[in-house]
Amino acid sequence: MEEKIDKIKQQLQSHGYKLTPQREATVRVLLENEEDHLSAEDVFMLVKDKAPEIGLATVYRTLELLSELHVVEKINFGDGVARYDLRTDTTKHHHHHLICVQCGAMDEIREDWLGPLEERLEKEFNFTVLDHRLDFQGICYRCKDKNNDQNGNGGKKS
Amino acid sequence: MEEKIDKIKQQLQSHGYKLTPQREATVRVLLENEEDHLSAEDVFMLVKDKAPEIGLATVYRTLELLSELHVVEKINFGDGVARYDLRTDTTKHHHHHLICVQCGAMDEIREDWLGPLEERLEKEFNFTVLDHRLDFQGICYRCKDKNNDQNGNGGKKS
DNA sequence: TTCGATGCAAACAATTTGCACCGGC
DNA sequence: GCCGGTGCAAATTGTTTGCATCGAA
Repeated sequence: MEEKIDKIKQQLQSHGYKLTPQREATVRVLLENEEDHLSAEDVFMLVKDKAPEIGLATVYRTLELLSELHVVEKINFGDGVARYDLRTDTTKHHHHHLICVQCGAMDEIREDWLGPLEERLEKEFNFTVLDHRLDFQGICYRCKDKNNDQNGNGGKKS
Repeated sequence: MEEKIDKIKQQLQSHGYKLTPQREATVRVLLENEEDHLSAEDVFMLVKDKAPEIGLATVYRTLELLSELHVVEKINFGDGVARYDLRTDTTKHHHHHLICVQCGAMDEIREDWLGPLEERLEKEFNFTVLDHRLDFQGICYRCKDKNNDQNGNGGKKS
């Protein structure tokens, strides 16, 4: 935890920024919720617990700054809210999302399935991949069960 | 063109909606710009040429409706604007995006590289894929050239 | 005392909604 | 006359910005 904060502190300082108490509180919230995809508003409310005087604008500014430094990744699931994920070495951005169009659940695949494709991009398109994003929309196993219960075929094609 | 409109008309009618002049004008704009990723505002301005009295809200409502019927695909590149792509049989949603973080250019790969992955999802996760989205962020060949001109190594790793 | 960083409120941009109205069934 | 569909304006939501102020170097 503390080492991670130190590392981020150094990243900030190497670009001429400081790790202010507000920024630290924000980073801590992100660290404590590495698994989640928090929106700025989410972060704001969590940060308020430990630093009640902080303003929403500061949270936005901090997240934007961290995003520029590639400390966090700003992602967007199309629901109109930007979400921010820490980019630690351990929690690589190498995971994909399964979004259920029926119940809205979001599962994750914590593996990177795109290695071969990225190599192909480099070779065929001379495009150097820094990041990627892969989401699937569809019907999750839970809803398929539910559908089967109700109509006996669960929306299967034939 | 006209057949495509007819088809969409039927999709609307089968769900109890009608193809009003405004909706038709909107659909025509989408058909005429199948290759682009138009924002609602873009569509609005183009529709205004053929139906000046139309309101922005109607365009939004129409796009939302078409999106629900899966006639168009609502996508989001993270720039804060939703974009809408027609989903005809020919222009399948089977393409991916290469977004350059340096110059902002967006290239497309007009192939589907995910077939095998989707099969795996069905088998391993019991998840039925209806749609997917794959974007890569990185450095495009143009910027790599430019970078090479300037510093002689173009950001290559070693 | 300088300058980055902050909090607050106002400004903004994209999108949605309330409501009166219009036109076909 | 009912009701879906529309235009307009107002409301909402997520985010950014202007500005006076604060605090460490």
